[in-house]
Amino acid sequence: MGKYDALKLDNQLCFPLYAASREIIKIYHPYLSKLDLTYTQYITMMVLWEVKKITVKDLGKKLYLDSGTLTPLLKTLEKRGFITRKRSEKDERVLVVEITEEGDKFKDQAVNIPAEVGSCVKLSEKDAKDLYRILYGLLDNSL
Amino acid sequence: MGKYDALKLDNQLCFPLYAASREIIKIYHPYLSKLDLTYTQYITMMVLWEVKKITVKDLGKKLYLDSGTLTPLLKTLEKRGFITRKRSEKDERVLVVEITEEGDKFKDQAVNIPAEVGSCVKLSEKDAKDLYRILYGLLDNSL
DNA sequence: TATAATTTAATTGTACTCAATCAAATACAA
DNA sequence: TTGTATTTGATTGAGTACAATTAAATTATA
Repeated sequence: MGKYDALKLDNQLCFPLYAASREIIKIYHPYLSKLDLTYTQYITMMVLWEVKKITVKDLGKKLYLDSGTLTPLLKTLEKRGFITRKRSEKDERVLVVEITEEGDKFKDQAVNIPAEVGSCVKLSEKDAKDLYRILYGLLDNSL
Repeated sequence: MGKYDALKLDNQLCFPLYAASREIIKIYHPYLSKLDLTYTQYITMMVLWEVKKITVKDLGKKLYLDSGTLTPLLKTLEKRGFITRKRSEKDERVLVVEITEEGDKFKDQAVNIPAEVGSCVKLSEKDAKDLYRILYGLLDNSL
């Protein structure tokens, strides 16, 4: 065990996480670009398809993203007519994002993406489950 | 099982990968900013500390990054005196990156980072091993 | 109540990330 | 050899990411 072995790329756990994350997002690209969505926009829509209405703060908590990323992204989705952005009447600091009828209907365009991408990613049932459990374990430990 | 269940964030495998990757990189931030390195610069240096000399193409293969990311990053490291960039004499298309004496010595500043970050990431020995194996399984399957 | 502290988004600046394109060098084929 | 295809890195443009700062609104405190 050399003094610098811990600095070898092969001994890192974060690096394959970082690389695999980006590589899988690349698999999404052809499917998402047909819908003119980026991956970040896609997961944002995914939250909104489910909850319909959410504050920027709570959206950021769900996606692990801050307003520096979300503000311009949400403005793009707003221009496209998929969402509305309105200040809360109860608390003017809070911005509430809500999906529009059009944004909700757009879900039908995306419904097959998980299956199409899933079929590209070779992973056994067990490994997929373990991976899911380990990653959420990390995230829940308030990484 | 609803028609749109596959589109729920909680049913995605890519999302926790993407989120955990970024969250762990955030743990590196305070340690790396002391050295005035970004995470991407850090893993680049890691490769060079090990191999000393490599082409941009091979570096990109190791890091799963392309020249659009690497070119400006390598120019930054060059300005800092950590590396040199020279065209190969045998093939002028090829750019060879080599670590300098100064860049190599800088390794001593970074040697404790893996241990410091590692102690922040709560993960059992077994989960760490499984995670490593699964992620490299994905990457090797030429994701 | 006045003021201090906190919360929330937005903004700013730096640095990726990558698809797409380009240009130069090299390899290959007719 | 000459034209064609491939390889390689650089460039460009759009879109994140995120730390740090700002500003407005609200809450807590003296």
